[in-house]
Amino acid sequence: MGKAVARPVDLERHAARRLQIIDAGLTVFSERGYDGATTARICQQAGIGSGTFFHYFATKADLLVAILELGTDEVRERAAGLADRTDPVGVLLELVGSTAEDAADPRIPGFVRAVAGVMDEPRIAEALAVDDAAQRDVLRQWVERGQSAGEVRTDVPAERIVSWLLLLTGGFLERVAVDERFDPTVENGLLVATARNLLRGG
Amino acid sequence: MGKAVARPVDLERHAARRLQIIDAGLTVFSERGYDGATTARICQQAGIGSGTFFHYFATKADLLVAILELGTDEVRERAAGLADRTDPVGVLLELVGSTAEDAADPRIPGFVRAVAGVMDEPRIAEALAVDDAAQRDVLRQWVERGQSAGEVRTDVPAERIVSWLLLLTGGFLERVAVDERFDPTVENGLLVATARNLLRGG
DNA sequence: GAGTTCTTGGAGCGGTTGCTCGGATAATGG
DNA sequence: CCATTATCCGAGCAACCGCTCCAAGAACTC
Repeated sequence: MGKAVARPVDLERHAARRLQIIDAGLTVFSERGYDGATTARICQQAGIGSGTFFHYFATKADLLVAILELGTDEVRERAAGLADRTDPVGVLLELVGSTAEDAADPRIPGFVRAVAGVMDEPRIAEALAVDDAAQRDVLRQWVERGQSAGEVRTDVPAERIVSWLLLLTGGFLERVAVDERFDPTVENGLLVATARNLLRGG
Repeated sequence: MGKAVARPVDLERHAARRLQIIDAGLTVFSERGYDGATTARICQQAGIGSGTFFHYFATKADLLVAILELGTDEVRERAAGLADRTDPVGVLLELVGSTAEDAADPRIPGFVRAVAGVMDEPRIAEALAVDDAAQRDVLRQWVERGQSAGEVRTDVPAERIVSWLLLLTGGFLERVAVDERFDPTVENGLLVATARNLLRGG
């Protein structure tokens, strides 16, 4: 039945090439937008031929989905690392502040801006929705703990507070992408302060 | 020299058709994104042939620029209507609040999201920059007056406060576009309250 | 009505793009 | 060393899209 496998798949090699292409995709998407990022240019950036590209990703949309999923994984890992903390507000401010750190890599804000307007594939919309849900899950958990501990306002339901935290981080990333003089490392302080005011209320 | 004009241009008719196409463009751009909005579909939405489209706009990019310029005009008109007010903070909060009202038309947040990632034409980038500058001009003027009157914090320069007001409105529009449960009319209050906290400082 | 210009539609062209395909090469097992 | 399969490339294909072009009709002046 099973034929002899003359050359098995080297999983490490495979994953490395994948990451190489993902990195190139992140770069080109962020500076040209989704449609502006032609597969030819992505291949050029990655230093590969188009045949190789489609050997690793069946579709250009698949590459984008893979990038988004990588980001979602990162969110979950970050959440796991904070699991045993006992200061809800501190955790929330740390999570919010980490957005500002992400924005230090200029590709990140550019990428989210470029990807925001992609409506082509429903699979992309779903990946975006999953990422949003992952962030919401993490934040809601800590907001609710904060409310139980009396550290976070209770006149606004947790879900809405979560939306507002995402509003702040989303607006922050947009500003970094659009306005060159908006320095994320400088504005980090105001971001955390605004979030603290939001959580406290009044 | 001048030949007899057998049929003069009906400016009213021309402007009306223009607006009709602009309206269709706004709709299709907002639901499909810039590249996803094919000229064929815009024509279909407007109920015209492609020949007619390019009779009014030399280029698809020109249509987008026209829409953006219309928005910029609106910003300036709104600013002119508030010129003789004497309460800077009240004016600023009203300007911020008007964003929430704009978001009531679901095409507006969809449009800004769709257009955010367009890097093709430098003319589009310029139109976006002009719009941003127009908003900044209006806001900065009132922020500075508020600072002089002691109603607005002075520990952060006016330019940065303006950036943060735009961060709030930008994030607000993004949330409306992304999250169906984020109701702009409900969240209007928190938007104004957050802006007030930001202006007051502490 | 004649003459002229404005207006409109849609077939189709040129260029671009995502993706396919077949062959060449490299790597591994026997 | 041979067989086999993964890996890689890039020429080229099919589809699509922005835009052109031209002909037909409408609207206006004289």
